[in-house]
Amino acid sequence: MQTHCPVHTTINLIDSKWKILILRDILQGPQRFGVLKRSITGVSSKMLSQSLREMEKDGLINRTVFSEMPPHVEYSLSELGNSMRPIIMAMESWGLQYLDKV
Amino acid sequence: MQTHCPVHTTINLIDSKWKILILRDILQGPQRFGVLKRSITGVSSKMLSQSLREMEKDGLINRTVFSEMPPHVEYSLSELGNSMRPIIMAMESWGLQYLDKV
DNA sequence: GTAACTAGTAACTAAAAAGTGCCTAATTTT
DNA sequence: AAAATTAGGCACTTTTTAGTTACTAGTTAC
Repeated sequence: MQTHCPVHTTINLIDSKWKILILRDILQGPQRFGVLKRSITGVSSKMLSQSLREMEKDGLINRTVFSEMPPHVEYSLSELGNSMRPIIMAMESWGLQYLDKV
Repeated sequence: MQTHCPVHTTINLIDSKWKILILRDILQGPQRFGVLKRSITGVSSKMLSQSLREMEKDGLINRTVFSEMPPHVEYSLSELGNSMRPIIMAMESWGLQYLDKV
């Protein structure tokens, strides 16, 4: 493996369980913080916001704030994030087959 | 997300950087411990053997011992492990495109 | 006679990741 | 007037993960 290994490059951006699950959810369309939190079993506010911030920094997602009270924030996929769709789909179809066998 | 989410199922089996890099290497053919260690920059013996043992337990790889001195052990993909090829390939091609842009 | 080779293991320590509880803001609902 | 609502931030503690060093075995090469 070298610094330029493409597989390594990819997993550096989605190296946590949470990020992949976030991606999976936002692939369905823009999602709000609270919705993500309820959807992703076991994630804490802290971990969710930390992951979201990193993914935003990495350019995978966009964060849109609606200046209202109570706050309203939406997370959507960037073009880059959307280009990861095949990875998540590959995981999904693998998982489906696997669950079928077990 | 539920217990049965296929994406979640999948990442539970390859939830670490090391495992994915191990998979990437063994997809090329059976590999010895020492070869993997030298190929995967930064991995320690401990982490490598730990990851390998887990992947073996999960049925992703096979471990073949040649009773010789010095020891000779080969790790190869099981059918299940091989079926993950599309996931790694998806990561690889994503990474290639990404590296191209950056 | 000792060093090198391979594929690890065990014990201990350090570092990173994650959990917990408490706090905020402006408006609506009870 | 108090409570709920939303999207987190902050400080502190626990848990998990990973690094470090030393050790093993049987044979060959020096």
